[in-house]
Amino acid sequence: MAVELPAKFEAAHVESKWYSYWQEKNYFHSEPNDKKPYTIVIPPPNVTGVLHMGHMLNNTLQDILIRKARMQGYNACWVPGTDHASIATEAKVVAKLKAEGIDKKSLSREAFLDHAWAWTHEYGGVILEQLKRLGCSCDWERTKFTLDDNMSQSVLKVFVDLYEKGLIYKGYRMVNWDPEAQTTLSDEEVIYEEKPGHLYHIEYPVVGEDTAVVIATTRPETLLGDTAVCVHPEDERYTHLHGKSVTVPLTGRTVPIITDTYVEQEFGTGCLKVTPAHDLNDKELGEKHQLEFIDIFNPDGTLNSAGLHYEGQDRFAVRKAIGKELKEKGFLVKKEDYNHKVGTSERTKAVIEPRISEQWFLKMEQLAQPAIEAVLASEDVALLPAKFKNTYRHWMENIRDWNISRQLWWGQRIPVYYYGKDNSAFVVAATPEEALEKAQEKTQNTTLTLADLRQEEDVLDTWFSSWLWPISVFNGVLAPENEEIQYYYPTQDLVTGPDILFFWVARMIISGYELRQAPPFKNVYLTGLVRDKQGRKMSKQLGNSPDAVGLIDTYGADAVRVGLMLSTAAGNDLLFDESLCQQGKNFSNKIWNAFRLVQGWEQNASLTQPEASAKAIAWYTNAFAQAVATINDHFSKYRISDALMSAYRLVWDDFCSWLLEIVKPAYGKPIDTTTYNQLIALFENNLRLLHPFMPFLTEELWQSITERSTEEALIVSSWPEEITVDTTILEDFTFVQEVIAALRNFRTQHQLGFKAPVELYVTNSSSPLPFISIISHLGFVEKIIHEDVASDAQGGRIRVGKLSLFIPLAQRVDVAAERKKIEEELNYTQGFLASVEKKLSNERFVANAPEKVIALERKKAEDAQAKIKVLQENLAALNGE
RNA sequence: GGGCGCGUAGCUCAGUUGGUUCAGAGCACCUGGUUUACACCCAGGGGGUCAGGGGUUCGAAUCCCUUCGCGCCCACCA
Repeated sequence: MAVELPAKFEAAHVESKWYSYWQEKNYFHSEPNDKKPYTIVIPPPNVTGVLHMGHMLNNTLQDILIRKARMQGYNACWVPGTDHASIATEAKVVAKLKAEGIDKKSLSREAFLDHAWAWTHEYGGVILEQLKRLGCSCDWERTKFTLDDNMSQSVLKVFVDLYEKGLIYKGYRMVNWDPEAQTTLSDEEVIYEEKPGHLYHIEYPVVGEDTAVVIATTRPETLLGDTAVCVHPEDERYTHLHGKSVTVPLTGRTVPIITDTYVEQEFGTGCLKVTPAHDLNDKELGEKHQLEFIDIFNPDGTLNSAGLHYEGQDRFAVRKAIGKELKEKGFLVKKEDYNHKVGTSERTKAVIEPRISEQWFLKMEQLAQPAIEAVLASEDVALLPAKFKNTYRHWMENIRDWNISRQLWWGQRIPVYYYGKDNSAFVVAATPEEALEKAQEKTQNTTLTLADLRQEEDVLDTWFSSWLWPISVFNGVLAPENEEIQYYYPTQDLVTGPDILFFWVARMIISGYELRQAPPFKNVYLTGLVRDKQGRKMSKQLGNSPDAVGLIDTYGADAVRVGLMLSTAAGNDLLFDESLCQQGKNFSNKIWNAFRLVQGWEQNASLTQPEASAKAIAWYTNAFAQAVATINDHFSKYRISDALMSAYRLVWDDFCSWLLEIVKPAYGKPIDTTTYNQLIALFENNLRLLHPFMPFLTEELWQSITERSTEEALIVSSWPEEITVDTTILEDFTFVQEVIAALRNFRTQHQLGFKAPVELYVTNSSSPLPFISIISHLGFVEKIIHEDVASDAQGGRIRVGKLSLFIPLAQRVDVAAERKKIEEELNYTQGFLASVEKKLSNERFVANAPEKVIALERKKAEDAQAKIKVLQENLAALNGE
């Protein structure tokens, strides 16, 4: 064998080699069969996005889960895909066109969509290629895009079905209107900034009286849209005005004085102007009190005909002018400086104008019930960590109807078809042809043609396609009985960020119960955010986000995966530092070199196996079994970081530092074949355990050990079985480790040299030590003698547990220093014993504590007494008694 | 303003229902070591009033109250 391996692990070459191999051999692909399925659907990244740290984190987690499941014999299926991300993508396309001098408004819908598709084809899927670099074992034959025909048809069908169930309606809603881009923005795209402004106090004359009420506002121009004035019902200052009316200054309009507890008596004057068309709270008041809605703005932010003589002027110019006019006409009581938060557009920076607009909604309250039940009561869906259940409950119990329409072009166009003069008559159908049929039926007019139908201009919210993702990727909407959906659904685990718990996760649970009467997944692993070393969110603006692919280039995919996994508990933010990747790389190198060491040994079949080697292998077999149990337990709790750390310590400490050091033959000498083969088998087990975390390195080494057939590749080998652990052997070995450590310390102290042979006297026990051969071999102990030594013998004493050991030395030890050390230890142990005895003599302790605990305390006392005895003997010997 | 969570070694975090010698791990740090797999390494070592205070208990990092500091989500006040 002895193929010369490079001294360092060459990640780049190995990664591309094995990734292609895995793909060629089709290991990632899944078809329904008679094995149990284990399914994950990827949270689809934006189709034009590029890989960032957050993606690397959650996709590494998914790959670890899916690879482990595959090795455990499940039919593992990880469905990849991308999301059309209507707002983000459309914004990018608009920006690109603008850079080319093309205004979106000058394009037809079809022409714009051509540009958008061209953009998507150019940049789309880059991120999927980047996931391959990370080692993600997705079933690429199943790659989906939320705008694929099939996916879109699923979306339209669901829309039609929900409409027919009476769950979708057209309503009015206050939207964030960007007057510059002339589009609505989602709440996430609005940035609130504290800005200086003014608080205007304005008099509204009371009709039929010689008095006036004073209201306070930061936006005086909106008084043109006022349709009421509101006071608190219990505000005694205004009781006499209940039921009366006021005149809105400048407009001459008479509006009622209404009462509502919404008004804060302490704020401003305690009297509120109500502009239902331009303020969210006022809108709710307006609906509650059935007020008139007067929209005073044009889409570009200028005033419309409701703006009287200000028609056509910009809102901010009007604000100034109206302030002046109010002052001149005596309505302005005062104007004070006032800082308030103003919403601005993330993209255009324009000040957002709240505006009433016609939108499509999905009724949520009833739909949400099974999803609340699933997470909070039955736990059919587990959130990890569980603390998110509270957040989930809070949101779900206060759920609002979902605004599913967007004033965009990039997305599924809403399948509503209007006919007739205005938009009051419409039908809902998945295709124009079906719409026509429905319209003809509805109107009893068979002369209607496709040309008489006008499809709704708006598209659906992107989440309205993502919420079907776990179902639609298996075509479960269009063909609910198909084999795939029945086999793969519900999926197992979902790995995503808590920021989209409501947008996406909750809605998938809702759609799962609505469409399939079953949850879409059993567990939701919520990752944290990836932050930089200083705890700041990684962002483009700060430039503190490392280049994800660059990291893979520098450290290797396995190292980056390990780095990310080393300190990431579910739900905890990850403070990322490149040194974590360095640690991952060091670990890769350690494993690599351990293998180089073993495979470099020459074998000799005629040699008998040294006892130390046989014992050490027996010990490691048990240590490994225990680690497997621990790691499985961590996995069952989704403590991936802990699982990796257990494997890390097993391989680095137990395998490399202990086992290999024990079995290592003298330099240049061969190793017996028995030990060699056993070692290789153990090493293979290590590789199995590490594979989900470090797929490339482990496959490379696995295949270097011997030639493997297609079925024998590590990726499809088996996860180690749990076997019963012999705890005695583990305890005995721990004792050995303590003896060796004590010996090493002794050598350092007395400058004996690391390997100088010594004799070891066990002075207070005649029972044989466990693992003598290992102590001798690794401790360079020539012989172990069970007998006491003369008090004036030259040498030093050490203590391990209850044992007192003596090592002869050529020269006398430093008696004073030795005595001091022993006395200190004696002092501490006596104090400790006293505290334990105090506890044991406490009647209430003995009466109340469980037997197990009392027994342990007794053992503590015994051990301490034994130790004190040893110390006293050592001290006596030192004093020459 | 409403809700949730956090504070343990220099850093990042474990610490299951209160009970082993329970105060831990990894990294970082310090000391010593390299012709012998790996300096991307080996052998040792130091380091914490478990945020502060009070309480319950035989016993508290763990349960309760309180103060301080931090984070997140929701609603944002004319």
